Amino acid sequence: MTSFTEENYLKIIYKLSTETESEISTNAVAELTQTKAASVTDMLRKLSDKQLVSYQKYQGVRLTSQGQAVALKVIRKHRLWEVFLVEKLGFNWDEVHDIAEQLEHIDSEELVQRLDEFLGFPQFDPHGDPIPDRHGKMPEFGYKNLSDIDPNQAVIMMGVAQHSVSFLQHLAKVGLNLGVDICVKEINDFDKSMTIKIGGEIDYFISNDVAKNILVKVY
Amino acid sequence: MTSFTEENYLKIIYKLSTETESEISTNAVAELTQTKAASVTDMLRKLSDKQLVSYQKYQGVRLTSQGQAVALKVIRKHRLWEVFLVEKLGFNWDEVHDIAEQLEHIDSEELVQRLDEFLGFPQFDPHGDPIPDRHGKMPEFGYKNLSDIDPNQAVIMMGVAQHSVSFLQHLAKVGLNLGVDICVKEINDFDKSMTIKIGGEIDYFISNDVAKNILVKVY
DNA sequence: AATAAATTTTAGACTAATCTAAAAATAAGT
DNA sequence: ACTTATTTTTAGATTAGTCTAAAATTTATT
Repeated sequence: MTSFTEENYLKIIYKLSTETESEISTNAVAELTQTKAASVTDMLRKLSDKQLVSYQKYQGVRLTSQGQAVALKVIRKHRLWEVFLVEKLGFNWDEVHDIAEQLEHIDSEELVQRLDEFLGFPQFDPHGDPIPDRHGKMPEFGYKNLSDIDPNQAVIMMGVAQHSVSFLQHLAKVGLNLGVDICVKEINDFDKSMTIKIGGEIDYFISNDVAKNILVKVY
Repeated sequence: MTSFTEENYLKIIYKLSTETESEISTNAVAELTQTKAASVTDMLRKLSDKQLVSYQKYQGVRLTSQGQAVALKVIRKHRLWEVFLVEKLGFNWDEVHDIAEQLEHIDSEELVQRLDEFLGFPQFDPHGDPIPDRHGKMPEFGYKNLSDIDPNQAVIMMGVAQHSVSFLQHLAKVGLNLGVDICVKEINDFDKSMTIKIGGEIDYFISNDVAKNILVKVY
């Protein structure tokens, strides 16, 4: 059995793994778990004993396939519950993270299966993140970062790569919601900031920091 | 803040309080929490410090109004989630207890409110137990135990007073489901066992132990 | 009312998850 | 390559919840 806490560590190590090829550092984990490096070291040894991570002192950590399977189950639950909260209970997509953070640890295979079915087997959560199926397989999708789109290319916004409340609220204020049409007008060479047209309406100026975190589909 | 564990103790003390007027004993709590008496003593002191129970050494325990409020919130969540699992996800009523036992500790007032609304503000859970409203008030209902019904009286089954899987499965086997018509044919004087007709069909013999745990409405 | 039985509490110990402070190892900067 | 800085690990302590075994209290029985 994996505890609530162990699941959180695995989830976070998984998240960090998707952002880098190399080993995950103790400090990186400590930052995301909101704990101290010393606590992380202890937990890594424990997870290593349970064969959920491979870990060598001072050399960082990686998920084993077993550990990844656990992480993906937690992520699956998190994202399915987010769909439920938004689609069925009418929450906004920037309100659901903390609640899903709790619900993701509810332990019942049967529940997850039925919830998935009840929601119509969604492929993506309200933030556009892919939902692994019950075998841990992510749906295929060819989304790009808005920052990689060429000028005069028209795209549809399909997701975000960052989930902080402040970022999501910023998007809402500007009118950048899932599904909107975006057309890149101009890219500034020196800082990669861009001017975009949203839904054929007005021109907006957005920084590269923002553009990097917006996922779009070319059509 | 009340922890997962504290909430379980409060819920159990509440349950015991509804079954007796007097103080609740340490042993009674230990049995239901699946812990030892020594552990209960520790927890009672802790809950007492937090003003959630009134407790005097060796004299048993009672909920304070604060403690009762917490217990009722947990029970409200438990029963709402049970409705969700049965009505929306299609679980049987004898499968939902363990899952609801986990879901009842999810912490979000907003979530409970929206769930309640999504379910159409149900007054009773799938076992016929009343669901407290957001202020902790139980819906009024005048159900009686089947064991208190006179011969030749026709009633409708509205709930059960016991939730063990074996009991619920026994009921299912006999055909005693929520909503069925029951008519008491005969009561045996010496052991209070009774013969009943279910849905106008066949005569069944049931013990007083079973009859005591079936809630019915006279019409 | 005195003693036996049952219940409850205390004392001391254990596990999981965390912390701080100090030591060890690795990485970086001249 | 040597010293400094950063990162990571160890050592020892803390908190919540639990346990066992022994002591204290209450309840029951003769």
